[in-house]
Amino acid sequence: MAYDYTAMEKKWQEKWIDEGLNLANRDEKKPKFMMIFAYPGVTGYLHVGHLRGYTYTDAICRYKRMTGFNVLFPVGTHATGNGAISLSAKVRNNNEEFIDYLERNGCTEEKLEQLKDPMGVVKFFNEVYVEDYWKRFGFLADWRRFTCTLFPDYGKFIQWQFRKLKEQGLLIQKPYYAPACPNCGPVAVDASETDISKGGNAETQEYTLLKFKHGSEFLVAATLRPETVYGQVCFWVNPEVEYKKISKNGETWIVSPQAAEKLQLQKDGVEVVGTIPGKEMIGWKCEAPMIHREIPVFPATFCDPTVGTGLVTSVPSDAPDDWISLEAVKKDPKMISEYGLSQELIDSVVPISIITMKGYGDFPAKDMIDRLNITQPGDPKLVDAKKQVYKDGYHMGKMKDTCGEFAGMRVEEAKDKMKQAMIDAGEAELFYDLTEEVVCRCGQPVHIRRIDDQWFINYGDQKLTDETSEHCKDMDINPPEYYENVHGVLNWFRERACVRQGNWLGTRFPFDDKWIIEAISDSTLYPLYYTISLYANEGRIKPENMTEEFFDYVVLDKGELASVSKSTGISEDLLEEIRKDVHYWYPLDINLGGKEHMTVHFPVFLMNHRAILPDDMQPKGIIVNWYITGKKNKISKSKGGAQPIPGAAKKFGVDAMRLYYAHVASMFVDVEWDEDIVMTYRQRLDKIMGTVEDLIASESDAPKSDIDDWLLSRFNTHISEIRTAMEKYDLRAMATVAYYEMLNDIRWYNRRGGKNRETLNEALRIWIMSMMPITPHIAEELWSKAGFEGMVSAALLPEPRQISAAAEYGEDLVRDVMSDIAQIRKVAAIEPEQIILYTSPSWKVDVMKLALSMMEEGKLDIPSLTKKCMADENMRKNGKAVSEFAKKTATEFMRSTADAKRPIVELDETALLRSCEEFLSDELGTKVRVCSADEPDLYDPQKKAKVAVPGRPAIFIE
RNA sequence: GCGGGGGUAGCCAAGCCGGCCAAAGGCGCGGGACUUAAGAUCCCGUAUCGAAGGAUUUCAGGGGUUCGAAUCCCCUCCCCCGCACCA
Repeated sequence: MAYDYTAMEKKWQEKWIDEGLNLANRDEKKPKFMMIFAYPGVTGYLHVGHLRGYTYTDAICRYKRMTGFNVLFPVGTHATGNGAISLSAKVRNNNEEFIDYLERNGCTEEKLEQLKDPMGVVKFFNEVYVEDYWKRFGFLADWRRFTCTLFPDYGKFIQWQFRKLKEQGLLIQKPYYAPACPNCGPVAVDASETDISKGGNAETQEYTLLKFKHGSEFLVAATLRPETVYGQVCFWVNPEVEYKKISKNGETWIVSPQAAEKLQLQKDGVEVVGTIPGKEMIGWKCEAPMIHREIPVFPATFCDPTVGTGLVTSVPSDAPDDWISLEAVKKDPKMISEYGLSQELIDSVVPISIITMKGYGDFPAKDMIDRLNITQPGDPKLVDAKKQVYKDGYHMGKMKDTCGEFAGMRVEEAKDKMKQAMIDAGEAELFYDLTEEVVCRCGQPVHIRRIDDQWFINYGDQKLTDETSEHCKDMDINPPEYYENVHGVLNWFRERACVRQGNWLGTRFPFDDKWIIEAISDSTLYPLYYTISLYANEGRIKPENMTEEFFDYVVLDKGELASVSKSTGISEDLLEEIRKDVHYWYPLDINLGGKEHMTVHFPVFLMNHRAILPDDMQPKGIIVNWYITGKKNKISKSKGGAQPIPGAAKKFGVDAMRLYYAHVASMFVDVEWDEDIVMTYRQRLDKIMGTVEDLIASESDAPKSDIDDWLLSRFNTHISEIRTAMEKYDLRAMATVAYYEMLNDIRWYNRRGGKNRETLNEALRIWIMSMMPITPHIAEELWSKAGFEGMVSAALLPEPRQISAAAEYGEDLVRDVMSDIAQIRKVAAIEPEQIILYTSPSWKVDVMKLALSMMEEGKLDIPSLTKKCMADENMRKNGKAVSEFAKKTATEFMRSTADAKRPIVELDETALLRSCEEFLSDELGTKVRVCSADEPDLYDPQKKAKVAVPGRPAIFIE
């Protein structure tokens, strides 16, 4: 049967909204629960993988609602940055690929006009996220509270937050090196190339400038590997470049013209004072820093004047370029004579081995050259060679004995130490440069410029780190691994630049208008703002009312109501209402986010809370969810994974997708998106729909019997399993119960002839409720079909009751007997005429009863049990058999619990199995008779009856 | 290298705070029922051996702790992720 899930979804979503089920209003009489998912950045359309975490949030919130909590589930979006600017630029420029992408996802022609404006982009995607994703998936979020980081009221909140950080002394200013255009100031260098026309992939690199003394001047080389100075054997100068002499702090430096310009942006008082042709320097000897040895200057054309300083110190042991160039020089007599060098001098230059690393010999550079089969300077493979040697050296290398006091250190450590030592000695300085050419939109080259007054949030603050770390111990953080590691992450966090200039959307920095607060920093304390956004969205407060006093009062209880009311222009009543809301909903119970947040968002979320809010407002839980990935880490377009979310919702049904997310794996593993798997979940729901509908439609009724006790007991057991699972937010375990075990139980009930209306009604009520958190639409549909009152989304899950271990045990016994019989038939290959089941002789039950009571008193052991049995006159008649059985029983019982064993002795097996004779005969297609081993004149040709024990009837097949 | 996470039956994936684990559940596969409309539904089976419900060998590999280990400890191998402006 094909169900029209789309229609069903729409119908119920509208009803929920009509009934206001999603609205969260303060209700002091009810416990509250507040949960968010980390809001998404407005970067375009989302794909099916993103819905995973969002779905968890809705399911958990629905469950909490069903267990009596007043739930606040707010949503928002993050639009800070230049994403929207760049998207709108693409539309304005008629970027074909991008517009195609928009249209594929359902964007209409008219909307394109709106998208030409950055804020239009934000507005557009805000709508897409809310309407096409979250509402479409049936989320019961309080839409009234929706906020976006670019809303003016949100900005007020962020400005307040920064004022509080400053009060705490957590905002610090220090120099920072950032890409900037001489005309336009700081620019954003990123792949979207909003500010720039070239070089979006460039990154900023820190070079160490090494000063090589030559007379009263310094040749200045730039290196990425200051730890290799002990391997310096010569120095490279490009003979074709006209170098500049610059004066700096009274010294004279020689660098390339390009470097001279860049240095002026980063160093004070740099002036060009002259020039010197590169070839003039060939043959010089200069004194290398750190090692204080004189090394010769050789010619090399690979010295690019645009990279670093255009001068290079040569460490052939670990730099492939150096190795190959040195080889080349040695074999080039023409060059030697041209520059007036001597073969002797050149031959005296030999590489020095300085770093030992696994997989390499004394000279890693040479090994790599050989491995990649590089034979001469200029080979493009040298780029890879360099990268690989650097990377391996950095991570795996250790300094050799040739490295003075740094011998034995890991490269990672030595690098910083050696760099610092040279800086302290005045032999080195730092310098920043971009990895590739970057050109501003205005056409000017972009270089790294020192910004003296950059603001940082000092996450390195020890007190804050310690306090946050301490608080994390009291939090419910999932998965447990993250609970453990979060301390390490907090510790590792240092200062973070929190504002930037240039073409960005975001909130102005309250202490200096030229700055805009950057993207991570304006998204740390924001869950709190959802408790206030309601009032701003409804127009009851305006951004201009939202002053520092306002937030101080409603959040921190600071200030006098009357004076705050006066200064903010908000009525006292309203201020009180907001203040109470804030304190009712906060702290946040759970912040759920994808694993990418573990090292970025969660730590700053925690630290900002700790820094600004009092103890009783600290967050209580974090859940990290892993990803839905595509094959080869990309959701494949051809398989439809990248199809628009609304399309997937239509194809599979929202509930099937929700169930897929919830059940396909635990939250803490990556899952590969696979449509076929989603389809199996859809089929599972079809099956459940059909089963429930059949039950509802069925006219038949029957009096209650044992099987009814069983079903009700099972379902109540399931309620408690669900509660236990959800304590740990284990949606997967919960789903296994609700969508698999409960269906199986219903089937078994049917199979066993159960038909009682009342039982079925109660079972259905529990079952449908159990499905509500994950598949709310079909649950709602079935709830209404079953004629239950109200909506299941508003129903309360009952506490478990009527659990009957005996009833559950009894059915297990029936199933065990059936499977035993099947097995015997298979192995023995018998075509049976009849099957006789002999239940245990009663004396064995008596032994077990004795054992049980002894166990309950905590006095069970083999000799005591045997003794006690022998005290019974009837039992003594069976002498040996009794003592053997007592031994077995005692051993077995001692390994278990009284509760587990009690049903075995309490169940009247003979009566139960007799009542199943007909059922078993039908199921097995053979006449089944049940006898008690105690019966006189027992028909027992193979003497099977005597092996029967409680819980294990003997089986005779003939 | 440092830090983190893993390796479970054909596949995915539970379990992993020691026994009730030959190991949930799903998928796939085999057989049967229905019956021939179905990406349908329902039963049974799916490590190996077994003419009686059992036995044996399994949870990357090796060793150990224990009456008892997929679960705890040690070693080895392999896979994945992050590494602080970082090559």
